[in-house]
Amino acid sequence: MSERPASSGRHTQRTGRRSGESGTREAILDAARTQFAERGYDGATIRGIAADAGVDPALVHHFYGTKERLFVAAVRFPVVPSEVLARVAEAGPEQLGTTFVRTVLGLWEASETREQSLALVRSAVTNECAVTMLRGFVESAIFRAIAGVVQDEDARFRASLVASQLLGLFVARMLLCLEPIASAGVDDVVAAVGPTVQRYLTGDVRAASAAGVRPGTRDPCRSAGKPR
Amino acid sequence: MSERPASSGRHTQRTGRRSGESGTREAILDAARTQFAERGYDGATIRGIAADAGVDPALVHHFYGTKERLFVAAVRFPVVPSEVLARVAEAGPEQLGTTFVRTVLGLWEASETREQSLALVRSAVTNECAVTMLRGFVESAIFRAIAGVVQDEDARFRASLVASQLLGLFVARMLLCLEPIASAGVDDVVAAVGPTVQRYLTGDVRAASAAGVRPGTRDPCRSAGKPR
DNA sequence: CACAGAACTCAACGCCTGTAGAATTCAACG
DNA sequence: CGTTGAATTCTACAGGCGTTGAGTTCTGTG
Repeated sequence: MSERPASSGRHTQRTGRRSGESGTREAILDAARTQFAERGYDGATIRGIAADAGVDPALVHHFYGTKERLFVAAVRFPVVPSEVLARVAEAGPEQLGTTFVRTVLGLWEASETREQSLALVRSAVTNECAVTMLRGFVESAIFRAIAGVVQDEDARFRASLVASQLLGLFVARMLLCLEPIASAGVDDVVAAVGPTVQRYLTGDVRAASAAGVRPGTRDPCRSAGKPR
Repeated sequence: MSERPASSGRHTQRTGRRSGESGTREAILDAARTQFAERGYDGATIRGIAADAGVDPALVHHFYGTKERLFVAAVRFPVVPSEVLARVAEAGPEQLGTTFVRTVLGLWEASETREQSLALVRSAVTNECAVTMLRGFVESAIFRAIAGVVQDEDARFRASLVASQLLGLFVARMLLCLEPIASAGVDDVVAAVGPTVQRYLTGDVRAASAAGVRPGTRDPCRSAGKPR
């Protein structure tokens, strides 16, 4: 019955398998990374990703199953912690902070890790599953990176302080484009923020009155609502 | 023709105006604030907001026109800058940082300002219009708050550094619930972060090699995609 | 009391979403 | 050459979205 719709001429990608290796799988993954980075999990659509990859939406579903699985496949783990750890470790104890900041800024310049980070942060703000991923990543990456150089009893607290400053830097620079820090050169940012991280890692960060950790004085923040 | 559907018994809110003052306008605004705070602009739905307010979706539209206008009405301006300014100004020059942090943490505990801040941040991450609102707010609020005490040529740079640390604190504590900083008491956070803000405001934040501002060494971050 | 307007709901439109099943084309192996 | 299976598209479903217009009930003013 193969009655071709002979009228509609231009490059009608007809149904069926293509010849040769198409690399479609990776094209979809790339498009997904970009879309998730630009719009976040909820904002990105399978149809949009498929269009970017020059492919039918159903193919995305065929390869990756659900949107959630596609997301996980696209962002994976933005950083190899051991790599960061190595660079930080070879710095002198006085250069810990500046080295840390410089390394992280470098990761945000490289396109793949930048897109993965953007996707993770943009999604985590409204998507509970992405929150878990980002939290797990920040905890393990930063905590592991500093574990070699700080064995305080306050190590976890220090790690979360570092995380808060770096997260804020990311949001201000990459998401909000808050001037002038968004356009500042790497050296300027390192000079300004490095000492902060240095102090969080090795300085005095405890209230004078309190020595130990006292958890649970705040009600934990509520979840971001039910999944939609 | 008024043939009532007499069968369906339970509390059928019948059509038409209610008696007395219903306070529906404010109920909608409250529900909107909560929904925007929990799910962000795109995640919140007019239908959901209407349901929370016990009202028909069309009424929301009747009062506020479009979703965008409802958002603007719901978040308005989370903080009166002069109020912050006053509290910061009456602190000694040595307590600038800790006072600042303590004041901001207080704002995040109060339910109304917390919800407005959450709504703004959750929305700004994927919505271009909310980005503009948040950026404008951060710039004007923080810059104005420190304008009285810092007249550096670096004042704007200092302001954006403070903003980055406070934004990061907000994200870590309120959005990601990153432990242990998410559950830490106010005093602990103030002791840890206060000195950072103090240094950003009054300390040395410039690279040794560079004196003036050198803008534009980075490509500005791209927009979050076209509005959908 | 009549009448304009505000508050309020119902039902529906058009659009977009994630997902599913069936059909078609190609590659690889026997 | 025939068969099996992967790659790819088409078509469609069911549901949610923002928004609209018409209809109903109440309030306030003259």
